[in-house]
Amino acid sequence: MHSIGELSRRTGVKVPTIRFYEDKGLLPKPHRTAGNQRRYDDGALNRLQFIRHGRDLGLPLTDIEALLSLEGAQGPDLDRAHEIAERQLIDLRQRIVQLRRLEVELTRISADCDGTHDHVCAVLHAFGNHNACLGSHAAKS
Amino acid sequence: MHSIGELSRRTGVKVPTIRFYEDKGLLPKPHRTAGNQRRYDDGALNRLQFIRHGRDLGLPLTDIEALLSLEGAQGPDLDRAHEIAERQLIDLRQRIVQLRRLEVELTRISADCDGTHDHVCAVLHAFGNHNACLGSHAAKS
DNA sequence: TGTAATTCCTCTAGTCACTAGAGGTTCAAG
DNA sequence: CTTGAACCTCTAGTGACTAGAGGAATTACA
Repeated sequence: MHSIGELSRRTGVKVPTIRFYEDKGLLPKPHRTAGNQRRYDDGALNRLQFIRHGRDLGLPLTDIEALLSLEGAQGPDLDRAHEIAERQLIDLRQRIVQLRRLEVELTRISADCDGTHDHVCAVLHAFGNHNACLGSHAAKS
Repeated sequence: MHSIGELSRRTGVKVPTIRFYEDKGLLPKPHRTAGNQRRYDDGALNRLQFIRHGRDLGLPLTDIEALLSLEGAQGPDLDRAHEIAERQLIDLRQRIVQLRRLEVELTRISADCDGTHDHVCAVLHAFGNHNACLGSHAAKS
């Protein structure tokens, strides 16, 4: 049986966050001591590790909840787990592409103004002038 | 003079978001018609474009506000603008590295389970087992 | 000029995933 | 048995919006 602090130390999830997950129903309500403190078994530890891992991978809590509900699932239900993982992967790749475009632009903006300060600063100018973008990010939902 | 809807169409910033920016002090309070509707001049349009651009680049509103306050700045004040751009660039690069690591792992997780469904699904398994991570993301603040 | 559709107004509350703080109780070590 | 760390509940705040209610103004067209 572990205290909430021990769970926190073992998983890297902060104490208030563990309570938050309990509130949200992602973690089952644990046993309590006579003095009303939470005591967790190893099952809870695993479950929390699962949540942590999913969060690290960028999954929203709703997806994690869905995956959690598939524990021990067989056959077609497993497809849902795949679907979540695949969807997440697609998202991730898009985010990377997007960020790399922005990196190019930020680099340009920053470099344009190194050295002399005589002219209007490129940073301020570039931010104001959307047309000057190299990678066009003008059309975004 | 432009209505709020026109501003929205021209910048791609949603109408409620424009009002939100006004509330936050990022956009000055515009003139109003006799019927209390907002009317913007081209200055506001430019300013909103600046904000939009900054947001697209991932800047938080506080940074954008700082940049906005540097409009027309000279000499050393410009360094602050650079500093913001550079800091943002560093952040951005870290995020990209992080995401690429996760991409590797998600790809692995997803691929491990394609085909047969006889075994315990790799997605569920992998999420539960942090130790199996290739790119270690165990230590995160 | 009338009317109908569209756009606009303010306001409150909700989203996501936490985080911070107040004010108080329980536990473990010495 | 005392002290200090860890725990408890609860409320409110964060960032950057988004949604919806309920109503007023504007615009287009007949």
